[in-house]
Amino acid sequence: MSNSKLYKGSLTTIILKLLNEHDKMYGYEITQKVKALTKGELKITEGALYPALHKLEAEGLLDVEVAKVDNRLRKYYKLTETGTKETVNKLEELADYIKTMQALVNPKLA
Amino acid sequence: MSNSKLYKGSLTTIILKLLNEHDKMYGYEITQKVKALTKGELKITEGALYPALHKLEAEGLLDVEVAKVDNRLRKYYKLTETGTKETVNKLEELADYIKTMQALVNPKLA
DNA sequence: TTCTTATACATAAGAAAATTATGTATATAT
DNA sequence: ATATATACATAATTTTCTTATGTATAAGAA
Repeated sequence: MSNSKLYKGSLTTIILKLLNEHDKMYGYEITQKVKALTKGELKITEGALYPALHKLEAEGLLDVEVAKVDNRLRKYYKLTETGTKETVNKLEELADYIKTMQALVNPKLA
Repeated sequence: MSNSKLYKGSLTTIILKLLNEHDKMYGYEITQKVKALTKGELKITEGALYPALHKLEAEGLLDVEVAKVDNRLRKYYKLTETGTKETVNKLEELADYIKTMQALVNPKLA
């Protein structure tokens, strides 16, 4: 996410959520999807994305499946069972964080 | 913020916003205020807070005033003019970020 | 046909911003 | 006396990015 605005710690949540909706995705696809969904506001950099995917895989939250399309490599990632559970947690954490920040930043509405 | 849930990058926004509301505050007071406002959800650690305050001061966003109360030192911080302007920016960024995350995580409502 | 852009992966160096672990010192409550 | 609260601070480490590279294929433009 080169474009500013990305608070550190949210990339993992974004990846998990997208995989929760799309069954399987490959890295480049994720970068394009995020760009499209945020109308270009958020650009995930490869330097952030690929290490994040590898880490999630190492932690057992994602499974990988390699495919060759048009003579080019693709690595499709999908959630494991553990990954699906963790997605729920991460989304709850994000919702809590947003609530908390609103309580701090806009206390009258809290 | 030891308690999880704090997304890196938001501490500065929290500090600026509190100082925008309370005119002047000292470090320990900020930690207690955040704890109270978030009902214990968010705990700002000293190791994060004090360096952040020093940085904001070095950048010219905060002014310091030392006081002695009950024979104990306090450093009161307040926003400079630049700091007040930057507070507006940071709050906008936060609002944008929340919108962006909701577009990603809850695309049907976006 | 050459050059750029898009697709698709990856890693290394460096920066930013925390956490965790200490350290000093005074005041208050048990 | 001892623990907890108040009040500051910094150092070492970790996490998570950005920026800069690197490899390789495909497609489109000049």
